[in-house]
Formats: sequence, structure tokens, C-alpha cells
Amino acid sequence: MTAPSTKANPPAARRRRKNDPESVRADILAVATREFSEKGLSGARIDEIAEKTRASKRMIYYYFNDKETLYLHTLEAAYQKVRLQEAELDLDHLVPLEALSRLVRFTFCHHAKNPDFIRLVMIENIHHGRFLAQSELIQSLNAGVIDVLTNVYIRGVEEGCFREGLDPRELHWLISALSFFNVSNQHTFSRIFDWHQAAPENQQKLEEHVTEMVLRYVRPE
Amino acid sequence: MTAPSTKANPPAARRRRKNDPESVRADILAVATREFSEKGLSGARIDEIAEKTRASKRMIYYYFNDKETLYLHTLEAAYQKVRLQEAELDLDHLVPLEALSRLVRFTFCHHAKNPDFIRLVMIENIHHGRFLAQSELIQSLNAGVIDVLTNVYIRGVEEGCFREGLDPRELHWLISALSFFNVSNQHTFSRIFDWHQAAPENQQKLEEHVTEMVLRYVRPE
DNA sequence: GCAACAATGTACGAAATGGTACGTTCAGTC
DNA sequence: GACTGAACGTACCATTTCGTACATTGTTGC
Repeated sequence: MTAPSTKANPPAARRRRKNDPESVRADILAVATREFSEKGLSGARIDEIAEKTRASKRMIYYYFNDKETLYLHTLEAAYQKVRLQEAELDLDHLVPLEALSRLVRFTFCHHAKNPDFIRLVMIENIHHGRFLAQSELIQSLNAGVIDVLTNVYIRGVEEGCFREGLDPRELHWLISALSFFNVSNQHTFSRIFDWHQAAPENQQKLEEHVTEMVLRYVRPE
Repeated sequence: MTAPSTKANPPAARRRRKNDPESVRADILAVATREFSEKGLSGARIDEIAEKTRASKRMIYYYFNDKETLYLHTLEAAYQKVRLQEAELDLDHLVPLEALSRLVRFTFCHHAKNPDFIRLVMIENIHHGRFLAQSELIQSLNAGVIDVLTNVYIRGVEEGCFREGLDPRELHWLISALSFFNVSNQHTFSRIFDWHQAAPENQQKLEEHVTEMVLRYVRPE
């Protein structure tokens, strides 16, 4: 139960309808997130989303205009959630090497713990990023990610523990690639190479390798 | 044109139907590959595939039983094609460092030049690798990839230019991750960071970075 | 030439699916 | 308590979409 609405709970033994727009909207969005991330934009069914919601199909079209708009809101909500979690990171009090290591491990674990988000991004890429392009919200949200990394990198170069000449954006690309692939291609990779990639011990190993790889990459030689 | 069938080409000015099962099948598969890789399993439409084929919908169901089987054949054909291209690589005559560098660059470029294949693998992952699991063909095809890398790695360790203790499978994972992500997430990454990742000069840079990253990773000390 | 089977064209059916029309109930205002 | 707009339920429609029935044509072996 999300929020007890505006008034104190009426005796509860009422069968009459109780309006609670906020939570209905949130509920729809939550179900839609699961459905879209599981089956994609074209694979997800509005009727099925409606069934799994405590609301009705009518409500989906009431709050979101159509399937694609619902999908877009789902995508935006997912990016927002990620952004919130990232904001908790505080790297400024760490020495550059520690800070970078921490950032890599955070990214790796975060992606691993949020497969829904990863899948939505995969799906969005299948659609050529067409919906993301419509969303100024997402565009603006993600600018800051690079800033954090840029700060760490500059400090590292100044202190001589990172080599010069790297582009923070490309560094971010590398970190993202490794962390993303770990989730996105888990199924095919596991099956082809008969290797249970999702197993905790293998995830542990991969986290080490990925971190090691990034650190080696920035190391002056 | 696959094969001029069994007989010598009849004067060609015939309007009567000409049976050519091989090429019809191949044509369907080619169109299906484009459609599935573009729109996914649930997004692709049998009717649309039929239209774009010189055959009819009836033929699709004649050669492939249903939509999912067609998709599976598409996936298998894509993996087979990749495997053929990979087989052309000949690394045994190169010193380990050169061989590894060559392998990384090959993988990176190959993926970049075959977005259809990458997209099919993405789509297959969205489906949890459920179809790949049904295909013994694909499973068997991909065993050899690791062997090549294992050879290079062992030689490298013996000659002292690679450090010990790495797992070739994990090394392959790293190379794949970077090369795959370069294609799979091109759209979202480009849009979010306002960076034309597909531009030749940026692709060139990324190829360098990826290669550098892998080489640094295997370097002793 | 002719049977027998493979290959193909045409039209259609049934279910799924996105979306809407229309009516009803809730909650705040005067 | 009457009024109004927001919130919601139910039933329905039009189209799409996978798949098939049925008829027809090509091809091969004898």
C-alpha cells in the first residue's frame, strides 16, 4: 500500500471505490516497467499490463495516452531511478585510484542489480534510441555522470597516478561497456560457453577483472 | 543467384512459374534476417516478410513451420556466417602480441560491420537465450572460438609476454564485451552524450582504445 | 505420357490487440 | 445538498496478425 491517501483510512469495510490517482499511476508504471523490460515494446501487451495492475485498461489510456507514451514514461522513470542511486556516490574524499576503483565497482554492481534497467536500454537500442531522442528529461539527467568521472581523472593526472591524454567520455564508455555487457549478454554467453556467468563466484571474478582492466588502462607506464 | 538449378537456363522469356526451392528458401531467410534483426521476434511481421520476399507467405510456412522456427533458423544462419568469417583468421604464424592485437581488432571490426548479427544476439538475450538453447548447432559452432584464443594465450605466457593466471574464456569475454557494446549501445550512448560514436574517426579511436586496453590487461607485472 | 510428389498461389478464418464510447462514482466547492 | 470535473468500470469496435484450406502448377521417374 503506497500512501493512505489524503484522509485517514475510512473504516476499511467499505466496498465503494476509493480514488487514489497517485498510486494508480505509480502502480501502472511499475507493472509496465516489468512488462516492457521483459518483453520489449512490441512484445508487451496492454491487456496484460492492465490485468496485472490493480487498475483497468481504461486507466492506462487515461494517464498515458497510448502504448508508446507509456513506454516512454517507463524509460524515463528507469533513468531517473538510476540517477538517484548514482547520486549517492561520494568520491571526492578518496584518492583518485580509490575513487576510480570505487566508481567501476559501483557501476558493475549497480548494473548487475538492475537488469530491468539494462533490458530497457537494450530494447531502446533495438528501437535506435528513437524514444530516448524524444525525451529532454533523460538527455539532461545524464550529463552529470561524465562530470564526476572527469573530476576524478583530472585529480589523478595531477597527482601522477593516471596517465595523460585520455578522454573521460571514452573512459566512461569503457566502464559502461564492461558493466553493461555483463548483464545484457549473460544468457547467450552462458549458454554458448557453458559457463554459469550469473553465479556469485563468477560475478565476483568478473568484477575483479573489470576493475583491474580499467585501472591498468589509466595507469602511467 | 545461388545455383542455376538443375537444367540449363531456359530461354528466360518464359512467364511460367519456375521452381527454385533453394533460392526461395535463401531469399526468405535473408529477408527474415533483416526483419527480425530490425524489429525483433515480436516486432517483425510474417506478412511483411512475405511481401518483401519474391515468394509468398505460404512459402514461409512451407519451408519453416511457424514464426518462431523461422526466427531460430535466422539465428542459426547468422551464427554460421560469423563462424565462417572467423575461420579466415590465421594467427599461428604471428608472435603472441601481434596475434592478440590482430584478434581484438578483427573482432571489433567484424562486429561493427555486422550490426544485424549483433542485433539478433541482443534480441535473443531479451528472450533469455531461449532459442539458442534449442539449437545444438550454435552450441557446437562456438566451441572453437575459445581454442584459438587459448593457443595464443599459452604461447604468450610461454614466451613471457603475457602474464600468467588468466582464463582465456574470461579474456574472450572482455574482448567481446567491448566489441559488442560498441554496436549494441551506439544509439543510446550517442544521443545521451551527444557524441557521434559511429563516425569513422571515433570508431578508429575506440578500436585503438579497446586494443590498448586488452593488451595492457595481459601485460606481465 | 503419366502418375506422384514437390512447390506455389489465393483466399480466408479465428484470435489477439490497440484503442474508444459511454456511463458511473468520487471528492471538493458553493 | 446540488454541482462539477476528475477518476474510474464495462463493453465494445476495427484492425492486425498468425496460421491454414484448397486449388494449381512444376518436376521427376518410369
